[in-house]
Amino acid sequence: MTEDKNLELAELLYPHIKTLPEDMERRYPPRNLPEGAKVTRFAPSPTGFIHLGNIYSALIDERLAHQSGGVFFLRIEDTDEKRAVEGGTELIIDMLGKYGIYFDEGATKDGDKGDYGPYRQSLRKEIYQTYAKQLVREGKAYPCFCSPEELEQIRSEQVAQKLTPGYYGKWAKWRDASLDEVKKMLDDGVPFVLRLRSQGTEGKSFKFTDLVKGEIDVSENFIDHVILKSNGMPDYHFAHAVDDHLMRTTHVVRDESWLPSLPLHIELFRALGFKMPKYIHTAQVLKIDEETGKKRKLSKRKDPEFGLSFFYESGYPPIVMIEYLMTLLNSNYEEWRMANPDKHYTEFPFSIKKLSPSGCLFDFDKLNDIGRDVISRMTADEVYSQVSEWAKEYDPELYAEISADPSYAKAIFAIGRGGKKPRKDFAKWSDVKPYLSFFYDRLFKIEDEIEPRFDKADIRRALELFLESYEEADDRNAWFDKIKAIAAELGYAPEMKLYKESPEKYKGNVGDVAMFLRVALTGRLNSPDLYDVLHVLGKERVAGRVREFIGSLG
RNA sequence: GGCCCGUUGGUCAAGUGGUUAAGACAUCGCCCUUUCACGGCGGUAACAGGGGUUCGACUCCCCUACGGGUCACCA
Repeated sequence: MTEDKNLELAELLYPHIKTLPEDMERRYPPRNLPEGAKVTRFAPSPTGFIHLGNIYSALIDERLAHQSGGVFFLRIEDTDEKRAVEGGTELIIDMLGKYGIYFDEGATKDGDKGDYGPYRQSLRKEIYQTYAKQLVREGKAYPCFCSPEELEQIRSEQVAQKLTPGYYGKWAKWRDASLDEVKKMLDDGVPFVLRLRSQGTEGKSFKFTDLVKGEIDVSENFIDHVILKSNGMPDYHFAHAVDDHLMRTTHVVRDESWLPSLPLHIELFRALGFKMPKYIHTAQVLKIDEETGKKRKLSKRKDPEFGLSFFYESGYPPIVMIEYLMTLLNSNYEEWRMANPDKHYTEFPFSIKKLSPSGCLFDFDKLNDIGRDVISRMTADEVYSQVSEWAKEYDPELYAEISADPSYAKAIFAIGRGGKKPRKDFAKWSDVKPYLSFFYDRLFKIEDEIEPRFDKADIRRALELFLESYEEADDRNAWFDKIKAIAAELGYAPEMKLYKESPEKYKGNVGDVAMFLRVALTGRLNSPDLYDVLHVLGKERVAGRVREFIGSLG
């Protein structure tokens, strides 16, 4: 009786669906993968925007799949046309590609790749409806014709009565509607959503094991959630169950804000007769909200500065972001990194067990430290090519200067690089310009002043003597001996030791003389090693700047 | 508010019943040094609170507090 009713209802609702679940099972058979291989996915909406939290979980997905010889695919969750952004999918693929995250299958810039597609949910309508129709046949789902106003009405009554809001029990007016009632609405062309006929009980709970949270308490779902929207498209929950089953996902990685809907997902998988994947609900990356002073999860709308593209534009090399995220993901990563400074992060034995169940605050200090460290290990050539790639897009002035004479630029980047204890001047590419601007005449300017306590005549004399004695061929020691000699001639201590013993005997020390020269050449009180600077600048430029500085002394 | 998750120094965090409670970043001091950066050495700094269980709790249980998340035809 009721079975007949359900069969008729299913035909009434989805007459155009001729396929059955078994057709889908045949079309998407279990994957032929070695034991232990994990299948994971990254499943964004095509908004074109990826923030730190997204790549945080994408990295986990990627590592789990590729470390186990499995499959990592990209699925586009575009069931809500309102969220879609023109070219959003391409933007996401490009951005992830910049960070070295690649997919084995899924949506690509020219169509889909792989045997389990389509990988864009908007193209999977028939698949969802096949399962939805089956659920109706089995009496596990039913149409609901309530208008948004009616639902709002129900909701406010529930709130007034301090009841759990939602479509369930006596509030679920279409749950037990007769076939005739449904037919009437259908004939009148009233739009409907499909709802799950929940079997759960409010207040009941059970244990569930999440791979990072461990054993957690889950309340039974008892709400007749929407599974197919009035446009016939599934919502997230239904699509998740159908897609991850058919695409044979073994591990679902998502942030913990999904935990509250886990009960629904569990009921959905049971109703559909699917085996549950393993779940990895990750803690969130948080920030301190400027207004409240409290921690909160990153928000796409409020925190554009945590968008991946923002970090990219700021010049953080993608690998630096990855390195930082790895330290957050697996706490033993830093130790491993110190022991294996030259290995690629993919060689690190990534472990689910090491994922922390608690949220973490994003730390720019730490990011910058990692940035300095990573960049300090690059060769001058690598630095040059990465800086120019970045500057080409985000700092045309810098790009123009360095690309005009690559070997000059590389000589600059070579200063203090390559040894056991390399300089760490840059955490990100936007730090480069302020550091090297003085090497370029167009960017050079006197930024710092020599303290007025020094006699201008001394400064002039020191620089004149330098000009007379400077030989580019001198080695480091010979060069500095000459600076010492100049110091002595002016009545400045030629050795720091002498000066410290009796500062009253001298007008200053050799360091001060070097400082005069430093300001003349770099315009600053601080700079990289002067001998190196001199040689990069070249004799001509050195002489020119020193003369000009002498002139400016008046 | 209901439900769920979390809580070791300023930050990220080791720890899995007996530790002087690691390490990294930040911070402070000293050293190296012609400036800066690097590097070296050292310091300050933590188990949210209260009950149990136990010979013994950071570790196990309960309660409280605090923090976070979530309650859509959005994902």
